[in-house]
Amino acid sequence: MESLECTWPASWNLQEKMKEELVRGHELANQLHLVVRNGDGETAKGLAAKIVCSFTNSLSLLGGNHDSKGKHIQANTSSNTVALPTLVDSSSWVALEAIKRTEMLINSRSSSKKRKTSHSWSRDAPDFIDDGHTWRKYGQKQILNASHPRSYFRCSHKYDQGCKATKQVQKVEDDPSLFRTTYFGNHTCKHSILKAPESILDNVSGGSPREESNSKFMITFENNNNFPYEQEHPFFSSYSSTEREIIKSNHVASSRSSSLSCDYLVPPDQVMVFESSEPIGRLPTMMELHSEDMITFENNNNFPYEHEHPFLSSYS
DNA sequence: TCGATTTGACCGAT
DNA sequence: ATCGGTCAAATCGA
Repeated sequence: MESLECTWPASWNLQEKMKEELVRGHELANQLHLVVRNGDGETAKGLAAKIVCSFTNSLSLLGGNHDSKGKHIQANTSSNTVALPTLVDSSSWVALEAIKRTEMLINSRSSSKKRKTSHSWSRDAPDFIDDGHTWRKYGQKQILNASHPRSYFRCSHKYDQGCKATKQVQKVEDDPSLFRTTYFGNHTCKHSILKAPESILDNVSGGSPREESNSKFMITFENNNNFPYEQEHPFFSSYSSTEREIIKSNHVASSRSSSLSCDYLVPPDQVMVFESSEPIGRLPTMMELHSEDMITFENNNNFPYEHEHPFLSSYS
């Protein structure tokens, strides 16, 4: 059993530690991407463990569970599996999900029962956020073994601009107070890319208690993989006008970076998981989330991303 | 009147 | 054959 340790200099503050962790995770994810493409499963597993460690540490820092003296969280590896980090807290299940999905990535050539073929990402949230795009609901279905129906949305600019972004929203089985939004595809519609969600302005001008007490910091992921990214991330998709009416100003999301870098505006108390087999340049350009939100980015060549979100008129 | 939502039908993937 | 995703007609509401 190999033990991976992630440590920071004792003099580092929270921001520095988190930035280091996220940058390291970015680097490792890029390495993993290349390794997986070359079919080196064992190396990929080791990298996956390090990535999990890095992101788990980040989550710990975000969740305020970090050790202020710069202690570490361990991630263990075994010969055949990517072991769980030893961190046991509210975000540990997030790490679990990360591991499962990383393993899916490693075994990406194994059969996937799911039909979804495009990359996706998901998010759980207790209420709605304005992601800067407009959506049109086009269907709702009762899903087998699910207590709550799933709603289907497409970008409002599907026909006028050929935007293929879609999302699905469903109440979380274990916690019906949460909505899981899964985004599929990237937005190619033009105006929505630069559209600043109203809630940003609300938040900036209003100054919620959260923001007053916690200074935000930004992390920039430069794309160093020479992959061109022509499309924005699906995170910045928006709700329909109907949805906007119930959007709470607790959430902020906006986009402002170039196509080759991503900026993240991250309040210290939020919980996020980033997973991607592709370069981090595909991640959302900048975002700020509610502390109860969880975002999971999954890319995949053959498996889905899920993402969660709130709002269905039928759920109100 | 027109755009958005609802909902049953249809169709493709598994 | 079943399930999940999309279509499209009917309906709603501003």
